[in-house]
Amino acid sequence: MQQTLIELLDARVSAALAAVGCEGAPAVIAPAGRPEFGDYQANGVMGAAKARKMNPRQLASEVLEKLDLAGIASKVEIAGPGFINITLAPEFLAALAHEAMADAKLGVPQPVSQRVVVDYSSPNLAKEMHVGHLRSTIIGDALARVLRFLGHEVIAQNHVGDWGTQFGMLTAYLIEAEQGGEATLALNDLEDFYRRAKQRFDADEAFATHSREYVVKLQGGDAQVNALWQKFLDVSLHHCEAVYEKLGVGLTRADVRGESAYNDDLPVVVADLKAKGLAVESEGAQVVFLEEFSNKEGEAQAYIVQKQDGGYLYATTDLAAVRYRAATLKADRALYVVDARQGLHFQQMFTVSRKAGYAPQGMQLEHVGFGVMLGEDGKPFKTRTGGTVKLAELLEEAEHRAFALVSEKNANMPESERRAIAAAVGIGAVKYADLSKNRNSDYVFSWDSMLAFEGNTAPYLQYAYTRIAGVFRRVEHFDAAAPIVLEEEAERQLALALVRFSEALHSVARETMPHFLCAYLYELSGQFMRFYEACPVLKSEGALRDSRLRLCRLTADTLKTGLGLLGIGVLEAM
RNA sequence: GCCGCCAUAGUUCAAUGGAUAGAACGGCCGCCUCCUAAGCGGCAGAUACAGGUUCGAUUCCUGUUGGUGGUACCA
Repeated sequence: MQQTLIELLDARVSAALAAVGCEGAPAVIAPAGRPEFGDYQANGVMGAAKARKMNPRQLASEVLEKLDLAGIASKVEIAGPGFINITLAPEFLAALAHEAMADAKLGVPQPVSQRVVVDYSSPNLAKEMHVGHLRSTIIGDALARVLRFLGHEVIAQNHVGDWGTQFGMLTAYLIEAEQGGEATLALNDLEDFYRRAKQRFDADEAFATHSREYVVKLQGGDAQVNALWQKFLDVSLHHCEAVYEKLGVGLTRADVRGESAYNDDLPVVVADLKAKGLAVESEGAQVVFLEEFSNKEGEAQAYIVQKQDGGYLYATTDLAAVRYRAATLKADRALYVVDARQGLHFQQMFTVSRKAGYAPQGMQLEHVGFGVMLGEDGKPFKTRTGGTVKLAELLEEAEHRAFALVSEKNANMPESERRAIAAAVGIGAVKYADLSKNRNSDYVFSWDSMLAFEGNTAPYLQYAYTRIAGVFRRVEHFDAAAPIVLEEEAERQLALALVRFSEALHSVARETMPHFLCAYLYELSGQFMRFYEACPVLKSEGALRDSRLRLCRLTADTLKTGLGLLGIGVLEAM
């Protein structure tokens, strides 16, 4: 299939609209709101009729006469004020399912390929990763996977915080720890390391002076301090990689391009902005005034690119980065998976990038923002004692809880197997709980609802997969090329859900909304569960059995692929 | 102050301007001699408030209330 079902129906209805004198009128195809309205509905007739002062039901019947859905729909009817309800023919759905099974991409059409930079995770290397890094990391990872699946060339950019005055303090403390012979031990817990360094900094004036000197030496390229800094970064990145490994996130060292990578470019950017008349001096700082962000009095908002003391800010670094992504990486599209609170910064940065010509007109710049994680009290998620929750500890807790539940349900299963299931289920539950929500809103993190492992959770989807795996364990032979026959309503609904995979993926890529894929997979799993209850597979016979087994096969493949795109694993048993 | 975002069942979340606002959890009632009940079916339950635009508004506009975030030298 070269297009999604919606695209196909849109083309057909648009053609019919054009045939009755409504050229250019949008067909407005949407999945039907209710089962009795069929599978898809075309809502465009009402608007077209209104614009032409026509009777909408009359126009709908004219459109219907011209509408060619031969071989596609089994029923097309006008309803309500002028809706066109379309029910797809079982044979058509069966054919699409058949095609999907023969295709490595499960029948998902590949759009025109773009080169897409996805900036995500980007932790500060001065400290250990905490829960605040979870959303960027997994949302970005899911988007990167979906874009790659659709044939885009994704360049992941882990824009880590590896620069700034705090690294003077950390390297100074590292050399002390090394002299004390306990550097390895001290670096075991980065959070603690930072705390102790900060305590030294605050309590000991000599150490503070020493730290400041190190900042200067670091910036000046001093070999010894640079080596210490590199060592610290290396340790910190190892901590990150352990978390990525546990999370099943594909980021590697090759994707790391930290803030420090742009150091040399910062004065160049500022000079360029000045030369272009964009940056001007104000109160000793270099500032770009943006009339796009002015208040009612017409006063332009300031966007500072260089401080009074000559230092640079993240605004400058981000401008250098966007220049790099456009000019060197030649990206068609750049996604910034960063906290929604930085929305204003990105809007300003994008505006300056356009004005300065750093990002060409054709390059899409998108801030993929997301809300904060809240505790069950509605306040930012913290430990009982008010500290930040380390990501590594959160994930351990998830596995721990999952292991207890797995053990409860499968007392006789070998421990190693229970551990493997607990890892997939626990981590999957954490990721799914996050990814399944609209990223724009804040969300409440709740162990209880996340690890109840029932309802709309990752384990529900994983369980649907294991049920299918269980069926195939009992199958000795079946005709993998047998025709798919959709007679029962549950079979038809399952097939419909299966062929909608492409719509879900295209929506995710277009809107950068992973929760669309979660909603899709939950719907698919639900349809499968209903099919499983209503249509015996192994107890049926002959062609019917083969057909049902093929539906099972495609469902399993789609679930595995879809969950894989969310970075969630499936299990043969659980 | 100014600018932005948010407000949907008891709770946690959905809903490209479309029909009777969907789920999940919790509550109540059913379904395992039958492919794993981490499942399936049923019942009750919601758009903060007031206007406006529209054939049609949870969605767009205005105002109100209540949250929350950003906002000249952190990121």
